[in-house]
Order: sequence, then C-alpha cells, then structure tokens
Amino acid sequence: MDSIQKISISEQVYLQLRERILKKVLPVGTELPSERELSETLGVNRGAVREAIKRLQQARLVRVRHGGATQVENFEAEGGLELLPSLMMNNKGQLDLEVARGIVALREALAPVVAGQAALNGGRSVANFLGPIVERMQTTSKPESLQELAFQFWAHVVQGSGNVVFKLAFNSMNQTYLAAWHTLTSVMQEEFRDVDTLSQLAQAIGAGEQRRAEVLARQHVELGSRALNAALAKSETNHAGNSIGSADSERC
Amino acid sequence: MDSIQKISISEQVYLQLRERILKKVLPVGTELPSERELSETLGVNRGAVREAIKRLQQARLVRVRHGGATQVENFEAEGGLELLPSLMMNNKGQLDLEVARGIVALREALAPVVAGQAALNGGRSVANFLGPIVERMQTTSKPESLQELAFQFWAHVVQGSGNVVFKLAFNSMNQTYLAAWHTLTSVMQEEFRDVDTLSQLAQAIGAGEQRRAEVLARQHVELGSRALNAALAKSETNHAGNSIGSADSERC
DNA sequence: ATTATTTAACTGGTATGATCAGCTGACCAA
DNA sequence: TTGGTCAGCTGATCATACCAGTTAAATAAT
Repeated sequence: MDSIQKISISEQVYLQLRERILKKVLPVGTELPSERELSETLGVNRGAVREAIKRLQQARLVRVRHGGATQVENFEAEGGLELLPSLMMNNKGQLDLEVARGIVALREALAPVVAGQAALNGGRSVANFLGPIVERMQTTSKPESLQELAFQFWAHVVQGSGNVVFKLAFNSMNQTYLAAWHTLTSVMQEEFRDVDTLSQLAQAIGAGEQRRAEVLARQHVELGSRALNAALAKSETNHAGNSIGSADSERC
Repeated sequence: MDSIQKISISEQVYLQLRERILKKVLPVGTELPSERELSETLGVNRGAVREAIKRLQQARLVRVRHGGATQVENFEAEGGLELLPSLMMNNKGQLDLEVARGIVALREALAPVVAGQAALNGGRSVANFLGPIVERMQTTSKPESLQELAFQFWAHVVQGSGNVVFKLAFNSMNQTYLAAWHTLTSVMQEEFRDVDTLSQLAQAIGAGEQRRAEVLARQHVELGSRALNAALAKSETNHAGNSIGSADSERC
C-alpha cells in the first residue's frame, strides 16, 4: 500500500539510530560508536552517517563534541515537541497510550484558548471560512469526511488566532495526529458528529465572543477526550499492554 | 564574557540560511542555489553545505527532492514549536513582540493544567521537591535567584505531571525562555516575588487538590502575563518598532 | 504543426580517501 | 607527585569522483 518512495541511506541510518534511542536500546549517556566504525558496520559511507547524526543532533537526541565521543542525550529533558510523532507510534505502528493521553490533555488545554483568541483577533474573517466547513459537515455522515472537515475547521481557527506560537504548537501536534489519523477516525466519532457545537463556536468566533468561544471549544473537545480516554482505558485492561490499534501513516 | 566556543562551518552555513529563511529574505517557495553553487559561493566544502541543509530539512524549513531543486517551505504551516527560539530573538538579539505575546498566552494556558496534573499524578513526591525550593525563595530577594528557583519549581511541576507531552512542550518553551532569560529577569519580577501563591500551590499539589492547584497556578502566572504584556505594550508605543530590549543567550 | 521521445545538463545522493583539529590517556622527565 | 609530551583516538573539513533522479531542450514520429 505504501507509495514507492525510496528512503535514502542517510535517512535509514537516521531512523535506525533514532529508533534505538527512543526505545532506550541506547540509554541516555551511551556513547555512540565512532563515525568511522558506524559507517563500516552499517556498510555505508561516512558522509551518510554524519548526515544522520546531524539530524539526531538537530532533534537533540545526541550531543556531539569535536574530539570526543557522541553520546545519547536525555530527550525527555532536552527534546522538544517535534519528537512527539516518533514517540507516539512505535515501530509496529501501534499507538503509545501514555503519549496519546498526553496529547489529549494538551489538546484540551489549548483548544479553548485558541478559540478564544480566534474570536478576539480573527472575528468575522475567520468565521467566513468556518461557515462553509460547518455547512458541509452538516450534510455529511461519513466519519472520514467529518474528520477531514473538523481538521480543516481547527486549522482555520488556529490560523485565525493570529498567534504564531499556537500555529507552531498546532503543527507539532498535527504531525502526530496525522500519524494516528486512521486509528482515530472511529474512536473520535463522537466529537466529529458534534457539529452543533462547532456551528455555535463558529458563530461565537464570528461575533467576537471570546468567553463563549472558550466554553464551546472546551465542551466540544471534551467529547473526544472522553471517548479517547475510554478507548485507551479499555485497551489497557484488555491487552494489559501499552499500545493500541494499528495505523498506517499515509493519508490524502 | 562569552565562552570561547567555536562555531563549526556547517553550523555557520546552517545559521546563515536559517536566518535568511526566517527573516523571509528567502521567501516561501524560493529555490535554494544548488549545493555545488552554495559551496562555491560560501567557499566551503559541499559536505558542509549538505549537513547544513540536512538540519534545515529536519527543522522543516526546506524541502529537498532528489534531482530537483531544494526549496523553502512555509514554516508557519509546517514548522513545529522547535522553531520558537529562532523566531523569538532576531539577529540583533532583540525580542519579537508578537512571538513573546504568543508564548505568554501558551504559558498561561498550560500552567494550570500542568499544575493540576501534577496534583493528580505527582502528589506528595513532587511536593517534597517543591517545598525546599519555596523555602529558599522565601529567604531570597535577589531577582536572579528568584527567577532561577521559580524555573526549577516549574521544572519539577512539569516533571511531576507525569505527562511526556507536557515535558516536551515545556522544553520547547524553555529553549526560548532561556534565550530571553536576562531580559525577563526584571520584567517578570512581580511574578517571581509572588512566592506566597507558589507556596500554596506546592501545598495543593502535595495534597492532590487538582482544582485548587489549577486556580493557584493560573493566578500566579497571570501576574507575569500582565507584567510582560504591559512591558510589551509600552515598548510598542515607545519605539513603534516590533522588538524590545536585548539579551545574551548565555546562562549558568 | 503537433505530439511523443530521446538526450544532455542540471539537481541531489553516495563513495573514497586524505587531511585538519580537538580530546584523552599513557608515558616519561623533572 | 607533578608536569609536559606525544600517540591514538574522536569529529570536522576537504577534494574528487560517480550514481541517480529531474527537467527541459533538442529531436523524431505522427
């Protein structure tokens, strides 16, 4: 099912090393083999190894020191939100429960504020985008379409908040959201079907009613939170494991 | 005062290109010169250029296609929170007002939730860390020390929330916070001096009182928000510019 | 003339192999 | 013991090939 995209060598090396670090096969503080050694063991050019390490460095997964060994950093203490996607899904494409719960909490914390800001700063011009989306949602029942439209809805709200920081945070979260897209289609149905609240929210934003927008947003996303948390709790007791479902990362 | 750290060539190339992209000297969609051309223009080896571009790629600032030209991506639509530090401070070490306001808003949205989670999941074990910090704050009046201690306080709270996502978000924000550290020492004094609320917050967390922790946290960070927003508004009218103060990025 | 195809000249990706530069520890001399 | 020297690690940079996709201009077929 996967597209026939070729993964470059340095990309492979990067993914492999990242995997080992995130899964703690290479614990914090571990010294990576030297570039020369790595390139030999992996049978690739040293340049490829260096490029992979550059990316690890950029993601704060390793610390490189000229003359000394490259060692694994404590990403939980150093890494930023950009690590979420890789933490969210393990190598089997399964969803990590703890991370998922965390994202739900973050989403719940941000949605009201973002909506409020959109009401304040975006107002009518944002609502003009939201209106048609809501209308389309009202005439659809397909979960996939609803999910897609809901996604667009929030993208516009975030855009309308006029807050760069929210945009970036939104992007970071989406990276992970997209990775789990299919898994969430059914789980979060309850939220997607709550078009009524979204409609009111769009109205509140258009009217510049900050408080009301906040309340409605909170109310809306709580539906998804509850549903997701319920699913997570269920899967936890069932499998006694720490992951759920399976999702392919493709989309569109 | 600066340490005598040497900046590697590829790092310089990276910084230079990143600067041009973030300042929109290279607008979205622009095609970068070819690696060979860049390496010649800059008088460095192609490998160095490639490593720099790998990092830009990792930060989603550019899109690289084998055989085609590398072009600048729309980071506001693609980039994650990890871009904050570079957006926050311009090349003159001045603080970008819009971004600063955004961070304040994000902080205000997250602090209560994080505190609440810490009360739920951390409880006593977190409070045991917080107690001594608060005590030290109560016997200090130096703004720098208070700032440092407050920082530690929140680091423990976030840690105690047991939410990886919050930790990562916290890390992302700190990257920027540290960059503006000195600038904020005086501006946020009012919050730093509000040790009373922090003390109560520590108590609430220790007692597992989620709601109370949320309220206290909100109350506390609002002090800083107000102060910072006031300072921002003031500097805005004064200089009619879009930036404030100056800060060196060193610390500790 | 238009369309399809080839091809040449880009682009980035990988490979060798050498050299420069910082760190570390073993070794030797004061 | 103290201090310096040096050999042998490490990463950083370089030069020069060649491989592998992309693109557009030149060419061939319609």
